[in-house]
Amino acid sequence: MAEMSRMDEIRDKLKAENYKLTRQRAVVLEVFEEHPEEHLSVEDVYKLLLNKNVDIGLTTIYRTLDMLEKIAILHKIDFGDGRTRYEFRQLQEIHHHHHLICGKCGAVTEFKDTLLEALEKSIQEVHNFKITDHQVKFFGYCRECQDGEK
Amino acid sequence: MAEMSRMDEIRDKLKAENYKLTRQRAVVLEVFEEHPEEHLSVEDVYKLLLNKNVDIGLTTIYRTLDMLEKIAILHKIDFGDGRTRYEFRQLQEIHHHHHLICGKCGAVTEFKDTLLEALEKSIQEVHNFKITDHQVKFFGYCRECQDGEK
DNA sequence: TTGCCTGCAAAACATTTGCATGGTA
DNA sequence: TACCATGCAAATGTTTTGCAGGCAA
Repeated sequence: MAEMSRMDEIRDKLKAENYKLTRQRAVVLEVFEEHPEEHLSVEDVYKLLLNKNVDIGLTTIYRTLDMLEKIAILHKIDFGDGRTRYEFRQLQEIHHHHHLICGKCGAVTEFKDTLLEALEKSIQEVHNFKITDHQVKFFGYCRECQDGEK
Repeated sequence: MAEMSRMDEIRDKLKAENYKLTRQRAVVLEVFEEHPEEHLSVEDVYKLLLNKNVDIGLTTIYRTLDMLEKIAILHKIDFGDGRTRYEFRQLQEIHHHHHLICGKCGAVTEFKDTLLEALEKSIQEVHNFKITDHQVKFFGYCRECQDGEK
């Protein structure tokens, strides 16, 4: 059977949810494809598009990211820096990818983990709470910043 | 030896950090003492004080909570609802207390856990990242909301 | 063609800052 | 008394909303 590219999947998902694939939506998605390891804010996306000489309204980006999050294409993250950030939602590994945030240089490192699964299972049982998503962030000092650490 | 009340500890901590215990700071702390299980926003504190006929400026609350967080009396939390929230920082169990956030009714349940310690240890070793704090949030549906869940 | 999309301008919020006044230690 | 703390007003920065015109299907 033929492989489906992520873009094809997204196209289908939009159609399934009755959203049009407009020029603006396409270029926003393109930006995320071109910056796979980053956590982009609305402003980031806006500037990256300006750099590509793409004309788009800030408001449209707000609305687009919001919509893409609703239909589970993007994932919303908040590092406590006053703006909302987004990243592609990996279809398989939604639950295995967390962030290490350095309090000095601000670097964000990702790490994968499976330990949390046991914790989730226990929460569902003990608290009878049906988990659909989670957010795990560790704050501290990265390797490079540990010498001059406060 | 004599037991020390939390308020005494706080008084000492303020003194140690060269902060004055003003009327405003006292009443803000009082509000947190009177609402031990809650996660109060600046606005929450403001309204609770109004209810008690205490006159205080919003700005002062912003500054007070900020200061109390800096000296580790309060803990800052963010449930993604657009405002920063605070809770008392339990001296002993900083690292064993997380939140379950219901996506339907918004209820926030707390739970304790020790599993994360193993994860932290492994992160420190594998990534050479020195953890000072972490934030763990689980989103989903609470017991009561699981029937009408979307 | 039609109804969703877009983008501007303005509004809405949460939070921060400047500055003169007030109060604690 | 000496500073730190307060509170008002204004500024800031992000996000939302109203509305007229545009565009994908």
